[in-house]
Amino acid sequence: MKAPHESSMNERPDRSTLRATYHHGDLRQTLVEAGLALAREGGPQAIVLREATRRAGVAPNAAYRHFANREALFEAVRASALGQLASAIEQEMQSARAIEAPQQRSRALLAAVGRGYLAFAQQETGWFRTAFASGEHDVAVPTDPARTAQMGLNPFELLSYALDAMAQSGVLPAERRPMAEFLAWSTVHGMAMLMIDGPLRQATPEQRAMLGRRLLEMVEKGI
Amino acid sequence: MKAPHESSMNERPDRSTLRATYHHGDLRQTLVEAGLALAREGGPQAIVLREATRRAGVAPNAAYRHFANREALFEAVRASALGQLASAIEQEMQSARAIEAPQQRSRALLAAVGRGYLAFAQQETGWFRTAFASGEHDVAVPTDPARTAQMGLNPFELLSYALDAMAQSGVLPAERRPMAEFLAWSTVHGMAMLMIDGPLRQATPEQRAMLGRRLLEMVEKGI
DNA sequence: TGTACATCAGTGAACGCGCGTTCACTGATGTAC
DNA sequence: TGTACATCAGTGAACGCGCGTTCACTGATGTAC
Repeated sequence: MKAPHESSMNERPDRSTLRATYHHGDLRQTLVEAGLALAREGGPQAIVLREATRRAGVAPNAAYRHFANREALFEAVRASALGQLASAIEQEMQSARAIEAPQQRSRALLAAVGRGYLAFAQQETGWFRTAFASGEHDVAVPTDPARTAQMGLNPFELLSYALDAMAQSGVLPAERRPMAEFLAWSTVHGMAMLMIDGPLRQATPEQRAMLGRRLLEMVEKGI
Repeated sequence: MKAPHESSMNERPDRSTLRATYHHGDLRQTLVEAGLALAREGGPQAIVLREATRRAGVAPNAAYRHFANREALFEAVRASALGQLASAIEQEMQSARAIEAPQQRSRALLAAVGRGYLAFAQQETGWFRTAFASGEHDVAVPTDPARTAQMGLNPFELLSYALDAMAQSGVLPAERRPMAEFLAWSTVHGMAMLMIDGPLRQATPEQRAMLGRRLLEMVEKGI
């Protein structure tokens, strides 16, 4: 009656019965997904190669057919977590995109980026932490050569997009446009951190919502 | 020719010769200082109980006379790292304290808090990370019952002090004073994170300085 | 269409590592009388 | 002032743990002829 994992719900995946073929099919992707699940629960620290292979129902060393080492798996998971954040933001931006008046529209876009960012940090803390875990690689910035075309925009690019719209509509003076993403990003990233790790952990949802609004107000006014 | 630590400069502390007495004297404090040194180089992850005892020239289990477990040592080190940050900020505030004109003075105080915070994050990254490591305990907030009188103000209290001065001098409208620390803190904390972990790692010192100034400008204007 | 064979993607067993922690101990210290 | 003894603060050895990673292997797949 010993549980192979921490969750007694999951039975140990029996290789011979659970998997039809000796070859897995798409182990690489499966491992990334397992890592993503681990990160979701436990953040970057929880991305453990052996555990990922366990969840994939595969021997530990099988991972080395697809990743050079633990770090490579980690980076793949991180990129994926960052993609999740981007999706969350994009979804939040949908309604703002429909607005006709350019000034109002661009302001709404920026606010949507901020809201999406803060909501994601609170709802998907593990992924959020993973996306920004300090490691070898940087968080995706303007033109990351590796991706560009294949996937959607990264969070940074979405923010840039909103700020460009503000500059074009005249809400943001042209001379203030350069580097503005770093000001806006700092603000919202800092509040996210205070909410998940800092003193704002104890704040009520109402307080958080209020602070989020005031913060975005401040950015709009002061950027 | 095997080095007992990673640094070949440090010889293994020989207990019988290096220490005069069998009893250490102040092992608790020594362990905290060793932990602080580890954290300074490697951040929270580097606070390893066994390594701290090694540096103190003491058996690993000796630590258990002074700390319940690794976590307790960790928290002591963290509190100390937070104290380092507070000192750095306080020092930065010194010159502002001398200013006569209340409005100018209060603005200078807030700016000093921000500058001190950002400078510390960049110069003492390991300690900064340690101070804000996610763990059981929260970063020191308004009235932490454990301390109050014994030590100086914590970073949060220093920020509050500056904002109070701004409110009293009329620079900050009274209705905007409540919760203002969280807006200011978010901003500066976020930029610190972007500088040490995020895309601003590659920024030049000049760019960083400029961004810091613009950020503080934004806070002053928009808070 | 059938077969030989290279390549691919897994397995099974084992490794060394350093960690936190526990146990039974002993030398040093300080206090009561 | 001297001594007995409880208490304190260390020692030494060992533990189990789970990790990442390496090795020699084997079953499955796909391609050339």
